Amino acid sequence: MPYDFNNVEKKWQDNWNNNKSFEAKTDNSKQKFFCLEMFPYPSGALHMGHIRNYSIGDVLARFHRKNNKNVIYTIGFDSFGMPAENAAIKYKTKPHDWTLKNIDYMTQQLKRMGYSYDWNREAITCLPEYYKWNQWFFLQMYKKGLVYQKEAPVNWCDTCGTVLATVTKKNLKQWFIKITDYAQELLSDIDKKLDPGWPKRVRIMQTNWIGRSEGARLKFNVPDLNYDIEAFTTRFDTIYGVTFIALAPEHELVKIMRDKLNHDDAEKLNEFVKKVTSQSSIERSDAKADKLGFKTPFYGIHPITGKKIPIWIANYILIDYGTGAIMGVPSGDQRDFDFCRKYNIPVIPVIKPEDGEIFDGDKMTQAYEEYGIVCNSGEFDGLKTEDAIKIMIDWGEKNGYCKREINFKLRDWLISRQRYWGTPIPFVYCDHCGVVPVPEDQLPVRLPEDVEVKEVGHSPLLDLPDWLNTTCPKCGGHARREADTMDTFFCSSWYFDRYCSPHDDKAPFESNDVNYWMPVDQYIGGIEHACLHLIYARFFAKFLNDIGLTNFREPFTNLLTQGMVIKDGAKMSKSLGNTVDPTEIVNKYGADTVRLFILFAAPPNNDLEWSERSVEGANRFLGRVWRLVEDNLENLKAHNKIVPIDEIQSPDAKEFKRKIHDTIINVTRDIKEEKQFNTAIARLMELANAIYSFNENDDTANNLKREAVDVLLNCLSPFCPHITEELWEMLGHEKYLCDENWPCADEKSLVRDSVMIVVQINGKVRGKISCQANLSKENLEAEILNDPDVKKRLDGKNILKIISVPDKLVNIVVK
RNA sequence: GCGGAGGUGGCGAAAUGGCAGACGCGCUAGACUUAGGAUCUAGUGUCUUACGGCGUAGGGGUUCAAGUCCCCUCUUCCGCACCA
Repeated sequence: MPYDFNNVEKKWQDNWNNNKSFEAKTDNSKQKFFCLEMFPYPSGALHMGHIRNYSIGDVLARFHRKNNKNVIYTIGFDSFGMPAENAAIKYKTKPHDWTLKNIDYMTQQLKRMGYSYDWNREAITCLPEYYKWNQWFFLQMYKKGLVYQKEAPVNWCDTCGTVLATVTKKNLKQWFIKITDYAQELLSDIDKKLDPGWPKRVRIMQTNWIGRSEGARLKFNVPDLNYDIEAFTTRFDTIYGVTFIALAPEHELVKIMRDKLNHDDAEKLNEFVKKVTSQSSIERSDAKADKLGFKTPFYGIHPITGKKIPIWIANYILIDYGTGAIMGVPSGDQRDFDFCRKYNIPVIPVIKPEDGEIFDGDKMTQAYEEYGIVCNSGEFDGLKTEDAIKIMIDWGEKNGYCKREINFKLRDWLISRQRYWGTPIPFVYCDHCGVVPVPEDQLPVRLPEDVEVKEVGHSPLLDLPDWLNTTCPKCGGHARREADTMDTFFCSSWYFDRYCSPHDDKAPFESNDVNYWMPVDQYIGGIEHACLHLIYARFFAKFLNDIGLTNFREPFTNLLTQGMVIKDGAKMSKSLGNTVDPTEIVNKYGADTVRLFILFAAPPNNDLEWSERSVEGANRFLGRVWRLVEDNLENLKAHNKIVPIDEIQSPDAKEFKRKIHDTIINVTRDIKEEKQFNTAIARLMELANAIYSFNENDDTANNLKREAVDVLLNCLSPFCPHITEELWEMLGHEKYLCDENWPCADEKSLVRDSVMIVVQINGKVRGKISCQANLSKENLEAEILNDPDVKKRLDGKNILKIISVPDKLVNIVVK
């Protein structure tokens, strides 16, 4: 009978389910393994990227279960977010209904793949049981002083009055979390705790994202305005080279200056600021873009020389880095240099190359940004840059000119979304008391589900007076709910903790459970989350530890970032129209085939080129495995004795036995250490080939074949769990294969008594000679030199040197 | 520009400094077949009739031995990119 994957796969999915094969239970006496995949957004259907991600995870979960680990492995849905609102408009439905329908469908798809999830632990973030705890965490952060409100720009569409990725910017009061309080630890732990469990690439991306730089903060007094401009610099050693001060157009001093100007000048300034701030962030942050400046009539006093330094406003100064103002040193900074040449601002060289002359400020064609020797800087002349930075800041601090400071690129976490489909932020605005947190016993602040999302306009929450109007928890007077909802990264920052105690209704989770299961032993997902999600989740872990809920500060010990699924040279995506629907392929070939293909075609880190031809190849292999058992079933069933290696006479049979155990070693290493599933599968194909071509037929041989088939099925089962269970059962095993221990290699069977020695002459392969194994170097050399072929080749030549690697190779150097 | 990862047959890919191309796809030939897009067998880097030579982006180096280590160049992909 050919392999009927439809019935077989369904049968085993039911069996596992009825048997509760994959249920995880907290048990402190067992070693745990937390296998986690980035949970999907319920966009409608699974795509191949999901299939790849989850097939990798399932192999690891099943493998570790077989190796006596207490495995927790489950899934959920990251189910808040904008697409649900867009879909609600498009399909005239409600985000809630659309989302739950998609979750239903995708759940069916996941089950059809045979992933060994503990479905009891599923977490769905858009349900109040889950998002209640988002609100609770937010309040805990508020209590710790980590939550604040601040005006911040959003992209505002004037015509439709909604937040969109176009048109103008508008300032709104928004909620932030002070993730920057954790910047240093987030950075330090990258080296301390994530190396080597995380890919170097991700560690570097996070390091850059956090962007630490050391320097000093200094002040320029502006006498006319009675104001101190603060600036941050990493090159305090170039302080004598300052020829201008530049402010970001958004700097608060700009408004102060404008108010001091006459009408015409104020207009000009306004015009400039308007022009520059209306540039898109892409335009403004392009290093090649034109630098635009506006010279104000004001000046600041150089803290050391006392000189008057003109103040400019410039588009290349960013308000949200450092202080939003810089000391301009054109001789040492290319950006400042470009700016000065454009606006004829003088250039004073303050660093010269170690073996060069002092530059001529008027003739320099570019800034000198390298380290060198300090010049034109009074008493500091002659210092090397590396020393000067330290010495000059020390001196500056002592004399009150500057203060050491460390700056990060990492920004605080903007939580507010002017959107409906998200976790309501648990605050109210009271007419008397101001901004008031919702008391914890009143959580969750429920998101109304029965709402219509309209194409134009603001969040539908603003149209629900019953929801919006409430009473102040403090004074009982009238209050209005915060209508902003939370960034969905909030949901995804702790869902894995929830997996550990999914049904807790008294707390987000039980510390006992979380402390047992966490941290995650293996996290698997796409590289696109390298910075945001993975940094937010790390921050959350540190915060939860700070408030005493957990005993760990990093959530993910090991991270695997799988490559994209490619078709026709481009990432599979709806917009490119090059997607392949997993359901179609599963219907055609079965889940085991799809899993096998996707794991075999490339190592997990590489991009994977979709090829239906190769899918057929995977399917063909499973057919071979099926027939291997079915065509020999009676014979295999009748021979289930393990024959020890020393009872085997025939060399071929010995070699076959060795192959079986060699396979166990290699497959185990490939899965466990290398996570190279493609090579693990290749080994299993080799074993299958070896079984087919082993054509001895006595009792020993038949017992060996049975041993080989058992190993093959067991080792293949994490990849292709259904077909292997079925064949396992056909062979008469009573226990489910998923509960069976991973096979253990027999050391004695691995030993060879003869080995092929590669013979090289002057480094070129000139032959292979079979020798007894474990010969000493001397004996090996003697053996090889005695070989007639070798003798012939060496005839008349002078042997200069012999290199021998026991059991492997002999290289004879001759002249 | 800075940083990172790559470049191996027709293709996806293998190779603790020790036989380059395991395994698979494709292709060629054959077998079995009414049939073959099933299955099985054999072959498949390249030049050469052969012996053998040449081959891991290119060039140099270290070594008895280099895809692997070192230096330079080219190239592809990814991340960051006015971060003071």
